[in-house]
Amino acid sequence: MKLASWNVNSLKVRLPQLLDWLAAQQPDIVCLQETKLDDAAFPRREIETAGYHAAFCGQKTYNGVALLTREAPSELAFGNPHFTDPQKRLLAATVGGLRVVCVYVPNGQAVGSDKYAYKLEWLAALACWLAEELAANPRLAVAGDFNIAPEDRDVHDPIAWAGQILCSEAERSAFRQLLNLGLNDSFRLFEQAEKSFSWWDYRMLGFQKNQGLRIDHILLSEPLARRCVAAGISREMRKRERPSDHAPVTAELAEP
DNA sequence: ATGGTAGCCGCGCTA
Repeated sequence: MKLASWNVNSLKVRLPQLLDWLAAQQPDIVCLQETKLDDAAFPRREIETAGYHAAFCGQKTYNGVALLTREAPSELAFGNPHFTDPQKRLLAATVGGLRVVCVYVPNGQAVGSDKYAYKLEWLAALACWLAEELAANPRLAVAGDFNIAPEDRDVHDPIAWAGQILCSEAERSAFRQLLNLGLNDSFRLFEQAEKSFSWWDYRMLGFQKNQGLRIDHILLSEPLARRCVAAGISREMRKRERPSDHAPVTAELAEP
């Protein structure tokens, strides 16, 4: 079973690339972030024609998440019951014996800003809810754009980024709190190339210079981590014309 | 050099 997550930065713009990539990679479950579409504008027909069920929770211009699945999803949940949030950032469903949570963690803008405080509150509430989800669903996957580079090795220039947004100690601590619930960073279950990133700024030739961060993650509960046989980043998607600023991340699970 | 680019129904904001 192949799991994937991709911040598409506008599903409208990236739909042709998404369909292309679905056909080539045949993932079973795909979490999307930053769809930037309200639900009425979601390209359901195109996704279904490609062979996927679609669950989505969107808004115009900002945010928006979606879950594409080969099998029909059940027990859909929109948002966090412990955190009232007008921003569409969270979507969960049960599919193929897995509980899958798609997250788009707030960016936080700058350390100390109001948006940063919101990010930390959002993450605390996420941990609270995931603890319950994990207790009810031992086979849990949490995938998405976490907007956190967990360690210095996930940052192209750790000195320049020290203490900055996406890398601050409070954010990293919040990420470790998620791991401490009993979740594993699937990417780190395997030997990986140095300087592996999932996001590169559009500006200043960030991708060409590999000035990136690894902020997109697939977290797996213990029973799923034991089944995980591969994890990676589809860097080639960032080389395309008119790319998202994020590359898709993937994790493959062996059948139980 | 506090810049730069991309996407949004925009007349700045968010990332």
